[in-house]
Amino acid sequence: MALDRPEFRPDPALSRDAMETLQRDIADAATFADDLPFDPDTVAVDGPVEADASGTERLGASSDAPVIVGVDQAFLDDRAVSAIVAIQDGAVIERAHAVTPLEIPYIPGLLAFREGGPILAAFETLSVEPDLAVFDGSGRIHFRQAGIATHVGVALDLPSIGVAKKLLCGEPAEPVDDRPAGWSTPIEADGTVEAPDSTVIGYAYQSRQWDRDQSINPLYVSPGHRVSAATTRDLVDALCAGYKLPEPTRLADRNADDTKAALG
DNA sequence: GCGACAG
DNA sequence: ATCTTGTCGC
Repeated sequence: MALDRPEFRPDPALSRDAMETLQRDIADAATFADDLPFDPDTVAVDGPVEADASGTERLGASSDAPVIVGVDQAFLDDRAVSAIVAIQDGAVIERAHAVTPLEIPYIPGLLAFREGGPILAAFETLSVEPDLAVFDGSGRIHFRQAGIATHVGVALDLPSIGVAKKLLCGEPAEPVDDRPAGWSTPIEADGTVEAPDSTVIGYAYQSRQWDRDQSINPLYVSPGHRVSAATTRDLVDALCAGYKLPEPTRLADRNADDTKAALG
């Protein structure tokens, strides 16, 4: 897949100031409103997309339904294993991965400079054209409104959303503990975010919950590029098939783990 | 100075 | 993210 805007590539050699400046440029170039090539209301994943269940996997896009890709990574020593899994109509249509040397350590707020390059390398090996990418991490929920989902989404001019398991910054409008499945509340910009206070930068979304006793933490979802916060939440809701994480993410997660295991 | 901090 | 056994519950 083509890299449409190389000037936005997350170069790990940049100084910290240059990284932060680039993130502000990325946020300016990002669209936090719906501009999708498909109707989000038609997206639905009935049940878990099986690994390699006979008959469910076919190669290549074969309908007008949106192609949605999940992106995730695993790590092995100083190498990143970036994995992408594409689904369409509830079936896997392509898997891709790239093994790349890691240049810099993880720094909160600068994740895209560690993992963005490896992810772009994996995208370059993908033959199908995605309509939406689901990232493991934040999008607009970020100090400079340019989390990894936004950064890669803008660099590829691809609609994207971020799904994080922990909140990086911002403030939930209501307490998030012990909420029922389907519940959500806005994540608003606070003093740690470069946006007007109370700007809705994402949602805490309870994708799954136990009936009693133990409790599951919500997901923190946010727009990456070309999608609004509310639609991001609705898309994640539609993509979760009975598990805490959306199906594209679970598939990419397994692809990354399998690839890592095969490397030894 | 102190605390907080995606993967 | 990663290192890892047992264990609780449907």
